[in-house]
Amino acid sequence: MTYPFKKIEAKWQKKWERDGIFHAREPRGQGAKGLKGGEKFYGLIEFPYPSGEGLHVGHPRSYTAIDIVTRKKRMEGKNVLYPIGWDAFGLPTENFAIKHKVKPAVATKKNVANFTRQLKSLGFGFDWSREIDTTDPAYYKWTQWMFLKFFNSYYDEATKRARPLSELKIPPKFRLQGPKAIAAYLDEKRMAYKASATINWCPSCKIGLANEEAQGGVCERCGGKVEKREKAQWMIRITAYADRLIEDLKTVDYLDRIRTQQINWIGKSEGASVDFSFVIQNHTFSSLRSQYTKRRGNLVRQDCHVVATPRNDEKDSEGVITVFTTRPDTLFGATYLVLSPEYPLLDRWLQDGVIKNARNVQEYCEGARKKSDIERQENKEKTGVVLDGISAVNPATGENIPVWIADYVLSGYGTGAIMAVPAHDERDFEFAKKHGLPIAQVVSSVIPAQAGIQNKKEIVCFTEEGTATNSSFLNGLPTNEAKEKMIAWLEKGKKGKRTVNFKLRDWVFSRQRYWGEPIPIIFCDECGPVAVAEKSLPVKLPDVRRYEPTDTGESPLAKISTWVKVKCPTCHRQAKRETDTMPNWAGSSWYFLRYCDPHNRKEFASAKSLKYWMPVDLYNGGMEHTTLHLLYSRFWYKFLWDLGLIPEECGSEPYARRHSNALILGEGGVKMSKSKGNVVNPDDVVAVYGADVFRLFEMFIGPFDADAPWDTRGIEGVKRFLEKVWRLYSDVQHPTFNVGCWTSDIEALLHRTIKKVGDDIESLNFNTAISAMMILANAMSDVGAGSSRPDSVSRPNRVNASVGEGGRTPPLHGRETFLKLLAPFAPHIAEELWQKLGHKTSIHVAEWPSYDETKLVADTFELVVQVNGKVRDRMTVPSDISEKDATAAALESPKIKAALEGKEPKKIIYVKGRLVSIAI
RNA sequence: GCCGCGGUGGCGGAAUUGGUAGACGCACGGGACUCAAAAUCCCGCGAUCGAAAGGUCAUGAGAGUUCGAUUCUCUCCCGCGGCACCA
Repeated sequence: MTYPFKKIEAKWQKKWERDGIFHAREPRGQGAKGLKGGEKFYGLIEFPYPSGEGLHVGHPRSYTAIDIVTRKKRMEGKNVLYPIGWDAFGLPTENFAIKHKVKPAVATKKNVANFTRQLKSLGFGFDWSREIDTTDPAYYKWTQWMFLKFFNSYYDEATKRARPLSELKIPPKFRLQGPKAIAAYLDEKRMAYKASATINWCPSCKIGLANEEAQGGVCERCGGKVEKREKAQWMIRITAYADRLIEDLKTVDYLDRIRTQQINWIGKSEGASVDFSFVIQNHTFSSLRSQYTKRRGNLVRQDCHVVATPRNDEKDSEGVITVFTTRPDTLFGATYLVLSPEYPLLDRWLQDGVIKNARNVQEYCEGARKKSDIERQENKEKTGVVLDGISAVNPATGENIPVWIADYVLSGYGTGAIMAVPAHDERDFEFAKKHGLPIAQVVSSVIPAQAGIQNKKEIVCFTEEGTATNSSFLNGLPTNEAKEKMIAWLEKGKKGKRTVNFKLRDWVFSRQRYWGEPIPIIFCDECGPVAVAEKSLPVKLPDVRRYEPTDTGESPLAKISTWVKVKCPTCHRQAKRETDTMPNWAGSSWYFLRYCDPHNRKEFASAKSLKYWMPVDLYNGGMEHTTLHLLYSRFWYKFLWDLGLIPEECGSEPYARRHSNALILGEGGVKMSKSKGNVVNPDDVVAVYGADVFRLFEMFIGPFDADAPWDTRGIEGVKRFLEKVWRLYSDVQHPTFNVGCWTSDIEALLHRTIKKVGDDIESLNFNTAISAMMILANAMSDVGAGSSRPDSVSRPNRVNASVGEGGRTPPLHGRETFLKLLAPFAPHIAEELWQKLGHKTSIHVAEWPSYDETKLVADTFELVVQVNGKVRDRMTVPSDISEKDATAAALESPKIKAALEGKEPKKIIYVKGRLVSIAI
């Protein structure tokens, strides 16, 4: 018998929508029918990008999960907000529009309609009255408004908060220099600023990509190779928040691996910057080499005499090369420096002709510049070239050391220069071996007296195969202490200072594309970049004939001269609009705020609604967003919060709890993709099995945070489960609905299932929750069936067919309770059966069942008896058996007696409710 | 290379966090019902020895702690994901 899901599902979806049972109540909470406390619960899923391909079976995994959680919260009396919207700006739609010759706005509308139909067919309890769309001018007006906040703010290092630019004190020297100098000073400080940046350039998309978007050296969108290119870009100063983005992770409940990923992405490293004085002199690299002799094919110093007094004040000193190192304690082993090919001083040296092998150096730099960052990083060969004519002085040993350039040193991180310690760094070691550079292991060091550390023996210099271990370098001190001593010494002698570096870079915020929010800036020859007046927002996207970016890489908007030409808001002279647009991460960085108050025309959201709804109680999405989107939106939120645009009491983090789900793979465990032809369309599944089966299967398929392969046969299992439930409830005469037929065993099972399902929903273990419901359903259908299912209730006893003791029959309505447990998972069938039982209101606003602690335990349990750790007997005993009785019973068992072989037990261990373990 | 996660039947996966390994489901085998099929119901289903009772071996490999280890510790192997000449 197949239950008529087609009829049922459409019917209830319509009814729920008409009754608005999934609408979140306004903050006041008055008149909220059926609400117990009015306590809120904000469940959030990553709003989808409405692509032309429609919904993928991966989408509903997240949506169903949070749907289940929010439905339970609603039944518990919470005022639930579970909103939905569209993250619709961006390249896929633009590329689709170009290909199919439709306007992006039209394509988006169509895609949204399709997604809406699909999502509604799955019966999610979204509050559709709060639907938002990032491409709606009423929405992106506020995205632009926020951009202007970035533009008009600076980061106040003293208070560690962003503040309005109007509060920035301008140093007198700039004021004296006049308005231009003041403007320049302000531009330096802005949170959104324009800078010429080495960007990742995708030649096929004709678009600049953030580093984060160009992972693997290929364009995230088109898969093409990424090149390097200089371009003036809008940047947002996310780096100002690096520390707080790490620190505040302590205040939120994120999965450990998400937290770790965030921290690693930001990449804080503490160390020191060290100044190496460099010397322009006649000795060449070969003359430096002559200090060393060859041993075992490596160049080593044989007699290592340490000079305690650094020589950077000597007369041949020409200047300073600053390096950053996380291991200042290895400074004694620094035997050469390596500069990036972009190192600023290089050009000057080449011009001055002080480099003797200038031609080699120039060639090398040109080669390196042609390569993209990615290619340079992929290059496993440690290429490099020496700067003949330049040498540097190791400030700790006073030695002259050679200076090299190599493209494995990146200009964008640290100072663009490193000190190489080949004995203690594997990359440096490889490089040194390849180029015949000296390797000095720091075993114990002579520390300059100023460091306040007693002198020990000289550095022992030698080299063996491989690098040295990370032992301590300074007089046997632990690494951290050694680092501290070294930093203290460096700072005292003004040779360097404590420095913190981050991997995180500022956010490249411009795109030279059409389908994004226009950046609301006007360029005036007189006034420079000027913000569009707030009252003129939104700056709407104009209609364009062609969406292809221009060959020059400018946005298609640049071609619309009527749109580009505007009056300067400040001086009213002729000026030009910014034609770049924002990345599609802009709109998704704050959408969860808009959900709180989506129809507000005066503010992006009222303080009152934000105070009520924020922070998000549970946010779930894909693993692929655990670095980028999560980081950007946390940053964006903190910025608004700093400015007081989000009430203080909301807290400094937008998401109280973040969870990420894994992928649904194709059959056989490979990733679903169009090219492999193994993509499963939810529509097809719903047509054959219905939404409830689909939802249940997506949750039963495996642990929520583990990849799971789609399995068309596996889906039959959950289908059978629902059909069994349907059959059971169709038979009102079934003994399970006769209170007298319930034993205390099945009653205990009912209570255990209530607990299990509730707990599992909270911890997002949906697969085991469903398994528990299956067990209960099996037991219920077995009631009165005589013999069946020995294992379904409590091991080892089957549901005892005998009637429970008089008066102890369940006061709880098992049939109602089961449906309530099922309701969040399979809402349609649960509602249908609920109403068949005679209920007039929806099961989804019925009260979530509670369990009785005292009934969680069955009357008896199976006592396991082990001898030397091996199970030798099992016996059914009363639940409240005493240790003494249990042990006695165990020792009396013939099987145990046999296993003991007449020996005396050395030790008897009793685990309450479980086992007796006898050691002989 | 670094970081993170994982490795349990033919398959997806359970295991109360140190206490009966394999719940639940799929697949498979046998049976009942049926003229037959489907559906449903019942029984079986890690390997191995055994007619059976029962025994032995089993959670990637190897050691260790323990009365007892899938769970804790160490070493190693393999897979997946993320990041990367980040100094």
